[in-house]
Amino acid sequence: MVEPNLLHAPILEWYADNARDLPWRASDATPWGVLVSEIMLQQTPVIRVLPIWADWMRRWPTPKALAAEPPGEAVRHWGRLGYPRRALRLHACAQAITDDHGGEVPDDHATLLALPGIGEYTAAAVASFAFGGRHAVLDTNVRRVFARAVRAEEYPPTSTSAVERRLAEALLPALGAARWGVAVMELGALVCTARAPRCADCPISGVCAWRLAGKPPHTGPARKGQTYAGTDRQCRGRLLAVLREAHGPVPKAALDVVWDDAVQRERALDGLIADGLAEVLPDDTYRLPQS
DNA sequence: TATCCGTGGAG
DNA sequence: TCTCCAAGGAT
Repeated sequence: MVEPNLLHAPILEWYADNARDLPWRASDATPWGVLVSEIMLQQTPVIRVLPIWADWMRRWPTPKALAAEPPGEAVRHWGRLGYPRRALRLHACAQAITDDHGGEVPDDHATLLALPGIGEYTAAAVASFAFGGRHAVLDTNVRRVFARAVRAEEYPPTSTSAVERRLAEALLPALGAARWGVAVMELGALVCTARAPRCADCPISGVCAWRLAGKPPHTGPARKGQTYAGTDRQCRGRLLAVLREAHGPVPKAALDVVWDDAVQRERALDGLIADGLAEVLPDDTYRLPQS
């Protein structure tokens, strides 16, 4: 295995010179701001999160402020970030923080993990980045960097394995784990990218196992591509966009016009309602959830 | 564990 | 154009 010290110094120095100036990394960022950013960044590029996050934090600077609003307002201001269930869960998360934690974002990993919308990665990220805790932060970037640098694989496994977790924990420095975590993430996001890694700019190219092995391409089953056109997801997106942009309840006809296939449309609408992303009123009009 | 859950930019 | 995939989570 690679000596941790061969990785630590070069990556930390690289980060010092190349870190992006992101608002949730600013010295005045609150734990709530960090938490909001982490939820928004799930499966979503930084560039698209930036404006939504700024608006969100201006509107709801604290968990309590968000918890005081109907969940539909969270969904509305989520805009076109994607995966709007995250907005619902972030709202539920704000309510739980308000009701069960005195309005303060918990600093403890296990407590964070129990909150809606927060899984293993996000709990580690918030505990680490907002509170300086020592946790292995295993996102897609970190997993890819370690897969390449240490295991000589182009891509990490489909799902996070115990082997990866042990490796990440073994590489955790005694001090400054939070900075280390964000530095590796940043390296994966900017240099050790999925598609066309910029090895010429990489601070650990000299010790990277994958590069030293001649950058062998990924072997094994092709990773599942996500089709989108014509799916229920696309249909749900269309329907929800109508509700988001409306100021009050909309008649069903307003939903019918955005998707031709009636069977699929009904299924998608039922799904939105079941997920709590939409409500039906007795007069058969539809709106974002008020409760 | 495999599948579902949005959206849009890059190559 | 079309494919890939981006700071995952819940079931």
